[in-house]
Amino acid sequence: MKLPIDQIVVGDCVASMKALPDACVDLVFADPPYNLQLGGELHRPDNSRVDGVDAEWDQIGNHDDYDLFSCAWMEEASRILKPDGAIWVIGSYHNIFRLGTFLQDMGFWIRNDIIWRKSNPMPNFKGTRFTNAHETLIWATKTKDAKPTFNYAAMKALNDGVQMRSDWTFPICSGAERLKLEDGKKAHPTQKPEALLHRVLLATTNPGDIVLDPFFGTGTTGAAARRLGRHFIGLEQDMNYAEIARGRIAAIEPGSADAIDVTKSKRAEVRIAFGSLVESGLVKAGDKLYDAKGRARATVRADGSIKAGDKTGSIHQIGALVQNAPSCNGWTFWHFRSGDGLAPIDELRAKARKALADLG
Amino acid sequence: MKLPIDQIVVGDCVASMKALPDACVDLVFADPPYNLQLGGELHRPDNSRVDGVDAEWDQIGNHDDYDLFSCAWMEEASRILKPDGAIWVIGSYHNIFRLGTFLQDMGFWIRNDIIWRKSNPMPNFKGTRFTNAHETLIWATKTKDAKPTFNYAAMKALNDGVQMRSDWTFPICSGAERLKLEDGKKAHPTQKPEALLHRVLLATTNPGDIVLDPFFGTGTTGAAARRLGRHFIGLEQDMNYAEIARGRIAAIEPGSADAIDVTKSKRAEVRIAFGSLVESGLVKAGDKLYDAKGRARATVRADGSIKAGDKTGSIHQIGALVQNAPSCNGWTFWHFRSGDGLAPIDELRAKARKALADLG
DNA sequence: CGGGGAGGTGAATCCTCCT
DNA sequence: AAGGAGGATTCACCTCCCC
Repeated sequence: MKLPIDQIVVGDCVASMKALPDACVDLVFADPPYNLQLGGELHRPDNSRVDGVDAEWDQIGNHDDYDLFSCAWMEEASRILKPDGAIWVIGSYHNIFRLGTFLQDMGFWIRNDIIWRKSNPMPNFKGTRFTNAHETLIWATKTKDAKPTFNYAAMKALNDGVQMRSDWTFPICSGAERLKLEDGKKAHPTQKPEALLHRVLLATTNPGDIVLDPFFGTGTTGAAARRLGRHFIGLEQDMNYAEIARGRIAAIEPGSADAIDVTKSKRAEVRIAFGSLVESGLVKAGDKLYDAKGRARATVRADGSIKAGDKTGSIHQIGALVQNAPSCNGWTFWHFRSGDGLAPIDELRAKARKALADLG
Repeated sequence: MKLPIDQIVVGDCVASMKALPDACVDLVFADPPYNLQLGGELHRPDNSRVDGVDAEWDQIGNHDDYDLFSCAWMEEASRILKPDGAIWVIGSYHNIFRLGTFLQDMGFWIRNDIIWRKSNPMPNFKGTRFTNAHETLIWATKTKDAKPTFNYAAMKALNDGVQMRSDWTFPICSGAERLKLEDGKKAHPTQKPEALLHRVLLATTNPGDIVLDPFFGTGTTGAAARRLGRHFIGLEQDMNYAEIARGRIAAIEPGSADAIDVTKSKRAEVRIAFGSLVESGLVKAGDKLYDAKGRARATVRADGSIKAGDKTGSIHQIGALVQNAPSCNGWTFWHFRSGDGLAPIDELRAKARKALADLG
């Protein structure tokens, strides 16, 4: 049988995989429905409505249905994978634990779990949880003894000469990269950034390898593959998505240098919260802070806010308040007792930064 | 039955939990064994060696013992948790997917998964994988409808005034914090940093709450709890670990009420009815209200309702109406004439609150 | 052409109390 | 238990328009 190389097969992904022979692909990258189970409408504080994922393909139902569906496509993915091939799956807390468990139960051997840290996630508008600022990927091989492709040196080079870690920081897909319909609406609710796929393919495939994506959507996997000189097989149920993906991929110059401008990941800024000094013990809850002349006095609280008189707030807010100034840099304004004198808390921040830099 | 508050119970954690009554703790923090499949030995939870494990080890997908053990302690943890209590579990890719799946299957509702990013992880020496630079925590409640403690404002304060995200950066436990034996060797192989527990407890418990840790080890949970004015119950099967934990915790000065006080959210404030402002004369019947730009206009009535056009209702209802919005916070939407400009009526509410506080 | 401000938006399990 | 009412709640981008 001739493989549908660099093509998109429209239809049910399990059925499409069944038509492929055993051990024919080098990598599977799967971004399956997350089965989010969202409630009603959600509004931002300014009353605008959040355009959530209400696509029919994400409404799978209870855990049992989701589990059956997951095991079905994963069994086929396993079959068509070469013995030393590898699989990637991506998900959120809604589904990733189940996917990881099934992979393990099916005999897959997890090499790493990878965290995609979003530099610009959607906030939690109601103040009820932590900002959901990441997604999780799993990289696994069919067996414990498999020898998958891993371009260690390329990853190290990509990371300024130090070993690539398991947490990757990328912005979500937006701006010019985000595919839009003619009416200006987003073409797909969950388009992944090409930079993410770039790193996945660069790390775990070689040029000429075949990558299968059973949930192809608008073709980010295909786009990254073409840019990097890999081959893809895309499976997609929705012919509209498939059509958009075809146009997108056709417009890409294979292996051209413009891949580079999507590769650059924004490095996390080293911002130190005053609260983290409390957590790390450099400052203790209950410690006193003073201005440079030892006058204005405030007390540190366990959450990194400080208290002066009956007012509480950040080091900057309270600093401004006690000076009756419009603003204040709390790091240089506030001092702590150090030996026989006072020293600005900025010295503690410098210490924390140094600890991070030395170790991390 | 009298709970072993601020004590360490030596023995099997499942047996110890069985001795506790239903719904008696506010939080469970669990750092269970990670089931590291390093090819050596497998021990049952009671530390007896599993016979024939070497042979079974190569049979892929045999997680039965770990699964049985996990479900056993999680069932008990669920039973002793109060209805609105919460559970945290921490793990790595070796075990966290299974723990998450079991939690979901038992009806727990995941609120967040949290990534602990290690600023100084151990590198991967062989260059065969990405540096394993994180661990995963899951925060869940017994049911979907539970109302767990979440100190949103304190977390925001701790993060310099922006919403706390789901990825937390801390160094691994080392230096002076790392407990050592007399021979200089580390006392426990997987001692967690106290900063991690500080954030967990500050976020999801209140002072005086009871936190149970079924895998107490050398007592990081107890140490953080004591510092923050929370109570702990520690379960630990190794009496040597328990002894080290006792000494460690006894040396800690409990946090003062002032120091453990944190920024509270507005929801915790006393409720003031708009009508009470009319009663107290802060607003008079017949007064005009405006939006921030001085446009939408309403008239205050004697019962605290307001009238815009021919519609009457609460400040919130009419605010939503004139904006054609699904909801509205009338306190911040409506303004009154103050001097030569406009000021939100929330200022009047603050005045009324202050008067209440001064009196009582 | 630059800067500033307004407006839009993203895989989201997103309120709480009282009757 | 369900419904109604009070009222709390956002970060890091992006584009577009105006001056």
